[in-house]
Amino acid sequence: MTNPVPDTTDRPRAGRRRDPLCDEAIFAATLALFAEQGYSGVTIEGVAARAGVGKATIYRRYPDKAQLVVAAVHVGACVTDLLPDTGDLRANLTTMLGSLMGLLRGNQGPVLLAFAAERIRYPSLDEEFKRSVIGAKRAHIRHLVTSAMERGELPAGTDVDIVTEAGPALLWYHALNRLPLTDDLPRRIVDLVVPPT
Amino acid sequence: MTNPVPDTTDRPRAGRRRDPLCDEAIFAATLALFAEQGYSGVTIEGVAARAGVGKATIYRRYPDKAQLVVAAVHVGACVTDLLPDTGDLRANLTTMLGSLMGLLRGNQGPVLLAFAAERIRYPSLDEEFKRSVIGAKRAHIRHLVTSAMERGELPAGTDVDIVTEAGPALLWYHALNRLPLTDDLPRRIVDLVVPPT
Amino acid sequence: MTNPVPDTTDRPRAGRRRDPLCDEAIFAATLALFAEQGYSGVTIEGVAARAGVGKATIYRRYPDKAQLVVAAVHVGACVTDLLPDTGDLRANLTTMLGSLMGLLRGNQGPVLLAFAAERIRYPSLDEEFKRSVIGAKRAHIRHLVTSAMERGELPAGTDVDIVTEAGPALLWYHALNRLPLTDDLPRRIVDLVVPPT
Amino acid sequence: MTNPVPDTTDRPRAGRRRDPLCDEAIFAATLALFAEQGYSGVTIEGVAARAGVGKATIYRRYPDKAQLVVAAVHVGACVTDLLPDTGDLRANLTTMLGSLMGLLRGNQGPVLLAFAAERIRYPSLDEEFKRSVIGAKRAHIRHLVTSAMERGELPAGTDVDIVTEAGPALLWYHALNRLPLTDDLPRRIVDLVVPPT
DNA sequence: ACATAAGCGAGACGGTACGTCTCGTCTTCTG
DNA sequence: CAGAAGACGAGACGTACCGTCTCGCTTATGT
Repeated sequence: MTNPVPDTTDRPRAGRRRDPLCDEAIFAATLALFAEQGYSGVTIEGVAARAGVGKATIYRRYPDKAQLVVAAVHVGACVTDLLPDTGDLRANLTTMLGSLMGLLRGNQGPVLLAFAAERIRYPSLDEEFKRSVIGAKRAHIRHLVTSAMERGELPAGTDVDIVTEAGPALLWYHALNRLPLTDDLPRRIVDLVVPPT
Repeated sequence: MTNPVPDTTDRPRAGRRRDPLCDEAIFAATLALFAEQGYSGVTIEGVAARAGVGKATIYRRYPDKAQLVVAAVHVGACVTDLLPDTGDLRANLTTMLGSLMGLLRGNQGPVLLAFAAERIRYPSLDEEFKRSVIGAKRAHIRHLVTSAMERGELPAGTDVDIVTEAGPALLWYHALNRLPLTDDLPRRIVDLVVPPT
Repeated sequence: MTNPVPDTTDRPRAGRRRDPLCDEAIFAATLALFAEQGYSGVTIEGVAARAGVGKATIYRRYPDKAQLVVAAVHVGACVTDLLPDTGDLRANLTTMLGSLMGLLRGNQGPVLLAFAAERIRYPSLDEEFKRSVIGAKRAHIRHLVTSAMERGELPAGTDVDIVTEAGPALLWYHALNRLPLTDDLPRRIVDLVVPPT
Repeated sequence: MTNPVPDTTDRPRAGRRRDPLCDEAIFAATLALFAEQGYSGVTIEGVAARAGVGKATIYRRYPDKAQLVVAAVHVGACVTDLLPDTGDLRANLTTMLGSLMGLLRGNQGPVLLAFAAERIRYPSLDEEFKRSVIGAKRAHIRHLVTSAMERGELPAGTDVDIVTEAGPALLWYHALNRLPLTDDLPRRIVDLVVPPT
């Protein structure tokens, strides 16, 4: 019953602001459950309980479970920094693959595997996976390969696509099939795609 | 694939026999729902209603929803016959990879992908996947590579594991990431792992 | 996939039968919670837990909480047997009112009161209340009054409606307003409507 | 009725004063919802929306929903002024009952019925009902009856309680059971409790 | 011929999670 | 400060499926 005329009209927002601590707690709980039990193990009620948050606080942010998981996984799967091009393709590739293998072997491993699996069923997860997990890495590797070819490190007719994808493909194949991710794996892969001089 | 819930013995049992029409109806309903609404749209009650069947008739055949879907999807995914070793590694490999790619591109493609996703969370499905989808093919490719090495088609120090896995890894990587499965893909992959003379 | 022709056509019911033990358990739990914590303390989830029953088992029987409570309460509200006309209006009336007061004072009292309240908002409950709680009693009292008037126990011009309703009206008024339902109340009411000779 | 959540002191406080328009809007919205949908249909958020008021503005005035409804209903159910004792019991009683019947038949009828129904379930409503709807009227009727007895209009041994309650009891009984509230009803009731000379 | 033993459609059962709603409290910002 | 807006933790609502369990019936042996 104060001023019935809202006047300014462009006031940014009224009411209490969303609590960033809730965002964090919700993300952390979601990621933990996702890594432990996969997509179907992520439960809104479980997330709420684990995050010490009411269900409405989650639904206020995400319209349903799928979008919550997408958002949370996005946060957890953030790509590591891309390394500079040192001018040595074998070294560059080995480092790149090593860092990807590090992700797959580390804490994020289960999250990434679950992410990679669930995206098959959920198109929105698939898109997110491509954008956040694959996208930048792939472009970077492609760039490494292309410039190496220009430098003459690779023969002229080299199939850039295949060379670019072979590394990630083999690492993911190992991870998904539970084949051992040994320390020498990146080097052995590089030996295949960029034959040692 | 036989029924996961066994008919126990192979001598004629007492009691009424399972109705093959039910198998078909369950199957058709499952695939239809899967195609229309994806994995999460497949509901045991929906399948039962659509197939005109009681829920128990489904559970008598499959222990849970995941295995029902996998079984339905799996029908066409049976491994093709292993081709004989023609003595030409490049030709052998190209044929093998071509047949795998045919599976991934065909009707069974979505089913195989779902299968590949589901196994991450269900160890028993993982086993089944390895046995029926990967197992024989992998051993066969490995055999082709090994004997080619013995024939001198490949250098002595070749990394057999990597060469064996590279083909399937690249094909699955393409399929999982929805990269185009073009007709020349098998040959391009073989060009990478077995450099043309 | 058995016989597609349902033949007999008059089979009474298909499927598993409702478990009478569930009815009882739901019933008992509802009344217990109602007694302990009042209407707003009756919770579907509480009833389910207390009865050792799934929520669906309750919702299969009652469309919502209100109707569950009413149904549970209704059980004991069945009209007592109507007493014979002894030819003494005062005695007859006193007995009738005594039996109604007994209901209002007994275990079923709270249930009857809640029933009487709920019907204000639900026309169907109102009907049911009139039929099962008021109906027969009212007709009987009216009959007692009418025949007493014919016998000359009441003056000729007596207002039958008012005399008939005064008894129940006063008892319900006492009950609804939590006035004491003392043993002599029926007699005092009768003293008002049928002045002692 | 003053505000249940006190303005603390009665000297002019610092800061903005409570807006009386809010009080009115809140009352109006509450009464409308109560009459339309009963107690459980009254929602703080619904009242706030309908009144164009923030929730806090309501909670600043009433500690919880029950007290809001009580206060609002109190306003709507305000007892009419008590009429003076004219020295004629039959006339006095007829007038009193006529005014009560007027309330039950008028705009306030549905509110009063809902009030009378809901108080069964909500003790705080019950108390308020007794205080604001029944209390004063009852005491007044009792006084009329008592002094009439002293004047000799009623026999010495008359049961004051029953005579006092019979009128309201019959009117409420008619209203709750949807029996017709005809113009001659008050007189007929008086004929029962105070036999015409 | 007739018991024995499944399989079948139907659907109730104890659960779990869904997404919604309301409660009463707590900020945040505007007037 | 009051007031509008609305986020917050809590928890019940009524719905939908899960996987299991009767129920009355049908169909096949194996005595």
